[in-house]
Amino acid sequence: MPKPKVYVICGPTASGKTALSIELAKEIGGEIVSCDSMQIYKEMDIGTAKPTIQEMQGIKHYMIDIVSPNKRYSVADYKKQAKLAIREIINKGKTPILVGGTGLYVDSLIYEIEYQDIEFDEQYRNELEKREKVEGLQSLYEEAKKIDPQAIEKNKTEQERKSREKEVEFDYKVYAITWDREILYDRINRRVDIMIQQGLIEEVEKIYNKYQKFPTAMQGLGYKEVVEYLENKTTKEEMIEKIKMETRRYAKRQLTWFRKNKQTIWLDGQDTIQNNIKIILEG
RNA sequence: GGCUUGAUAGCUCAGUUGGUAGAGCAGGGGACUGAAAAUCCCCGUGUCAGUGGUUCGAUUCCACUUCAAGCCA
Repeated sequence: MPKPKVYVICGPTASGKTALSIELAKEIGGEIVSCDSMQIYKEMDIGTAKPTIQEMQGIKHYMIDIVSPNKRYSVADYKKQAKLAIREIINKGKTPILVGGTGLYVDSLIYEIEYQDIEFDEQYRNELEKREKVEGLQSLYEEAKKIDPQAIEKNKTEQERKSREKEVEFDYKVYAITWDREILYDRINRRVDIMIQQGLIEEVEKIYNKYQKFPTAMQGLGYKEVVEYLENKTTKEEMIEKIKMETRRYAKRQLTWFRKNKQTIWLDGQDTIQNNIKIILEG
């Protein structure tokens, strides 16, 4: 029996993934699984460019608004949960469309990377980090060796090889959207201006006042910069320029990531959505 | 109109006692396995404003021109 097909649409921020994926979903009767480390968070809507209800046009989206901004969330959590979503869609007889710009999250699925089922112990981790500063890494290494000599002998390469041993469950068809760099950067700049108009500052202010801790959420582009502004560390103009610049750099890093994946088929963002859908369905 | 100072990388500026130049930022490339929108690594040739002059050799010295900033009329 052939493996169920899963379409993957990735690409840098502001490349038009949302619009393309929703049109594709409408065309083939698909449902969307988000692959974005920040859209995971509730209440972070404007800054993450989360699709609105209207934009979704009735297409069901998974892996959006999963946890509160004060919660910790990782690739391992993502992979586990996203996979359940994909299976659910297939069981309904629909086609899953994986959409997003977080390369690490995409890879966790398309390479079927296995993460061991372990609990995150924040206290223990903090304690070890403190000891590392005082005693140095070598001392901790020696101690780990005593606790489990076999585990410590396994090197990283071997662990990574082992984590990829499992057969990939689905037939992933990977597409990535790209643009002329200049046009992409222009789209990013304009989108940041729109986010500010839509109330990004107010959004961040609200979250900032509501929670005390942000293990990962406040790493989000736009969020940490607005926090600096709210703490009077920069002017509004400086903050906006910084968000634009950091977002451009992020887009560059995303392109680097997607380029190394040999199975990726590139789509031209300047082409029409209909044309790109045609390319996807013919491929 | 006169005087002064400046004109060097996309931007801000160093510098060359005369042998064609280098920092920061921007930008580019890469890495990435439990915080990933994070984190980390690598990459600097440009009519040294233009035209002449002096010189073996000028981006550097001199003259003029253009432009900019400031001051005096």
